Amino acid sequence: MTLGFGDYVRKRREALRDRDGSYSVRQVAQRIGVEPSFLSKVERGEAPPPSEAKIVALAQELGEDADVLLALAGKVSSDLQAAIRKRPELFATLIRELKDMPDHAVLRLVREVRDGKW
Amino acid sequence: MTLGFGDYVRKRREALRDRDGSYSVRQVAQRIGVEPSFLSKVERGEAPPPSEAKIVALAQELGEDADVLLALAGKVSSDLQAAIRKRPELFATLIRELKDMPDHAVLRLVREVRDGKW
DNA sequence: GACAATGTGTACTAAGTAGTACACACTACA
DNA sequence: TGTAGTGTGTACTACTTAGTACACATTGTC
Repeated sequence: MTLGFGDYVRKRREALRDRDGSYSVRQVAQRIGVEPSFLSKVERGEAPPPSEAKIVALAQELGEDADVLLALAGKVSSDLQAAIRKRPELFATLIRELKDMPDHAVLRLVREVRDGKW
Repeated sequence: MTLGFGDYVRKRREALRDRDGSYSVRQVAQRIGVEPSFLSKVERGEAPPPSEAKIVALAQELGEDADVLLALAGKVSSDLQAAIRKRPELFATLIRELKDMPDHAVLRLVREVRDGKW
């Protein structure tokens, strides 16, 4: 099974700390704006993942993709949600259509949209 | 400005009630599984919109699109969120790419995906 | 051996979510 | 004129979210 949010963060933070002592629980906590004890609990799964804003700051801090970290926390970025809410029928249909398709198919679509060749 | 969730529901329910007396606050509330006073407050914006499950039931009851009603309530269906969380990078990229494109462009894409001609 | 920094345990809290329970006043109608 | 149904006001509650504040024992270092 895949790592939970806490395990993932801890692993990543410890890897960085091995090269750079400033990645202690305390210092990272301070940089993202929470109490050290709270970050500690989050990493050990004793507290649920923090708010979206803190997760985004944490992703930045750890050099990770914010959407991936949010996903591990069971969340979806609020800007994506806002985009869906603006055109619910369109996006709901599209996402349900794509959700069972293989990665490569979705990826090809993303690229085609980006290259504007459709 | 657009109608809020409550106003929208009230308008729709009252339109139905004009043809069919069984669309009273009390009876609709009972069918979707909440107290009448709660539905009344929701319709008047005195209480925040109910949970996703109740909104879906309400959409069914009113013959409305559940995703649209959820959007008016500031929510996104949990099955869509789950699909995004499974492949966060892919879907985040796609949605951000599409969010500023005109409806007709997104619609064409939806149709192309459905028709499998890509 | 003092001092700093580390990770963690305990206790607490303010705000939001998602409602229930019941009483009240009004209208329709038989 | 009673009684059935309507919408709404008031009071309350259990659960979750998103943390803070502070004390504690351990480890490193000068």
